[in-house]
Amino acid sequence: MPRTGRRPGEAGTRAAILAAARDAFAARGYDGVSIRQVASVAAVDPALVHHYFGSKVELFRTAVRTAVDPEGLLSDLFAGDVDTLGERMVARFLEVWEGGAGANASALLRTAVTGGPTADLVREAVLPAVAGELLRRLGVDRREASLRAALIASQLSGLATTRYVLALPPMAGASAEWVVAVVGPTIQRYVTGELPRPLPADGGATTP
Amino acid sequence: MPRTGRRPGEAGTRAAILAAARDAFAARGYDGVSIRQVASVAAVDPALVHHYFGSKVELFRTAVRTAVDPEGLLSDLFAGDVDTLGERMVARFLEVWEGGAGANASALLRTAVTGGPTADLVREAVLPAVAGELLRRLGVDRREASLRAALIASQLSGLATTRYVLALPPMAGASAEWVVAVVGPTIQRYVTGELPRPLPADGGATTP
DNA sequence: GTCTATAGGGCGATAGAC
DNA sequence: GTCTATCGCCCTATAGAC
Repeated sequence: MPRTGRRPGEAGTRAAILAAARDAFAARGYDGVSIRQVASVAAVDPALVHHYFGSKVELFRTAVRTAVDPEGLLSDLFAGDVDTLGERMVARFLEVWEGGAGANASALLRTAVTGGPTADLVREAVLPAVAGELLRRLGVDRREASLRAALIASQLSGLATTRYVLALPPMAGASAEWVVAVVGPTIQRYVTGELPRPLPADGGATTP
Repeated sequence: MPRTGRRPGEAGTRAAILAAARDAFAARGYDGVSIRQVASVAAVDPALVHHYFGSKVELFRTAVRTAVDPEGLLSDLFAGDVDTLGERMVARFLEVWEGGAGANASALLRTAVTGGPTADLVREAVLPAVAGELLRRLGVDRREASLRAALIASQLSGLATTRYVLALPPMAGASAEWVVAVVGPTIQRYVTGELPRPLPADGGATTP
């Protein structure tokens, strides 16, 4: 006998809001999305969004924080052979973007680029994580590790931008295998290849 | 004898609006900027912005369209030796971003990534231009040319994102020479290196 | 050429009834 | 737990006075 009264508890609604928010942020970035839009997609009253999440930034953070676990991904990757790290890294990167976490990652990139509330999240969380692993595995000093991490970030962020965000036909249409085969060596070079000397000074000042 | 009346003609104001708009769009992207803000920075009435430029998108287009001449830059670059194209391309890319056009380019990238009114401008204008030159100079077919152009775009867009937009310390702090030396070979590989076979099927129209 | 005034709308957030 | 009502703000764009 089906109950006919009010929708029971917060079971469905909170999750529905979160899912709608994740998709919306992924598609249009932080600024391009309003709480009212999210509520409308989730078929929910706008006030409920505030009720569950307090504010728009908090909703964004909660929506993005799901399902991306950089720590686990990285330690997994770095456990393997360093000489094949380039291809494995690209392969894993594509898996993440094409799997369930792609929407979150997309939202993060869009928002970071426009200087929204996650610009530093990349600068201060994901990049040092990569640099830290490089530091441990390669036995290089801190400066070199963070340079290599930044180079890796430059190619991978550009890959994500062209393949997923802008969806340029040739990059978006290529198979994962092909992308791994062509971009993998680039990453490998940034991981273990020779770097031009002298290395730039650490942090601080901008371009001479 | 100095005139004392009203500010004469549109001489200063229009240019002031344009400069303010360019800086603002570069710093915060299309959505992050309001006409009122631009007018305020330019010390001008908001209505004047509409008077001169009609609408916000038109202001954006006009502000960005200044000073970037892809055609000239490219034919210049491709006139040289193909085997040194990688490094020369990166060097030129950095010059453009660090010169007067950097603000425009930054605005374009920020806005393209958020799906604003220039997402296709990249897809349909700058990429085909590069692909076209590659086509002419390398004697490869249309599909291969557009693939190589997309690979180049992936590394260069990522470079711009990390160095100028996010300003990750290691990338932002490195000298132009160092960046050219380390990223140049990557681009060179995308220009003349072997590509994994079979090439992906043609994703769509990317050549002139 | 310049500015005031305003139309017309969307926004984030809150208070409080059911 | 859900929704109505609303406050107060900022926005683009236009009409029209000076």
